Amino acid sequence: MDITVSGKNLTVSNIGRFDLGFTLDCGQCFRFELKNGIWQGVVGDKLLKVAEQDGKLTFFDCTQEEFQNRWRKYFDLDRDYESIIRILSQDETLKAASDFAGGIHILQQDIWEVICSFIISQNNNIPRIKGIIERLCRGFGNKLDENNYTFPSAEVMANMTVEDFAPLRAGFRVKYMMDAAKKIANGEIDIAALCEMPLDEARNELKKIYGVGDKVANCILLFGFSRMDALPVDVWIKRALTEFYGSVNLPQFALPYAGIAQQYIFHYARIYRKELFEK
DNA sequence: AGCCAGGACAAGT
DNA sequence: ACTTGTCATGGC
Repeated sequence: MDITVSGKNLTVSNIGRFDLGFTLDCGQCFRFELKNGIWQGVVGDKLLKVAEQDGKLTFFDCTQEEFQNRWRKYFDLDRDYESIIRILSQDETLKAASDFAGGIHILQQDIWEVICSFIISQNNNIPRIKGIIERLCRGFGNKLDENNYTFPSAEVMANMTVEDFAPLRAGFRVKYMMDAAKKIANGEIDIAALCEMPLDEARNELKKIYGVGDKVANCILLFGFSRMDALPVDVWIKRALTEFYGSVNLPQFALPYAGIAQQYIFHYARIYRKELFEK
């Protein structure tokens, strides 16, 4: 990884297999948008502006220190995806999927934001998920500038009333968010402790939140806790796996990286096997 | 104009 | 253990 600073911007090259657009637009995060070739979104308490060109990443308005402390981790740039792809490419399906979507990295997002976002995601579509999250942040997050607000903390959300939630238009998910905020804020579910638990145990803890089932729990584990062996199974993946493997199971060799394999297959199938998703 | 969305839950077999 | 209706709301 090579880093060069020019003016207020910072450029990173030699980062191995990485695709910024795929990574930010693959359904694992909901707060980025592409404007004039620049991806822009709030991460933590910062507005991030980043672009990719010729295999290099340019971070706008970014110091060396900020890149090292935040974005290097956020984009998971220190994980050896080449090796993972090598392991996954042991069969035809996963090789094709990896060839196409192997540039996707699993972001290291804020865990509370992931919990709340994937609760909102259930039985919902991406544009509306983004709208609800946008209204949540604008209404209850901290203002960075006219158009950008932080994601409200679990503590803040634990003090919100049903009337506070009403303008978000989140429907039946409100009671789920309220329970999640309460259990995280009061420590009933201890995020630090979950990091140390075996996968099944951590999943069962997360499912104590009203409205969190297997699929959402696995999304939280994969996208929030960087548990690459967590496998979120939705209707699309179910169809794709059944088509490719005859059942809703990945081959043995892929299990340690089931979550990554799932992301690759999802995007591969969505583009190249569209007929699987048409009824 | 409906249909259905990267689900979860509860109540029925 | 599987199947089904229900839940709010609004993109498309």
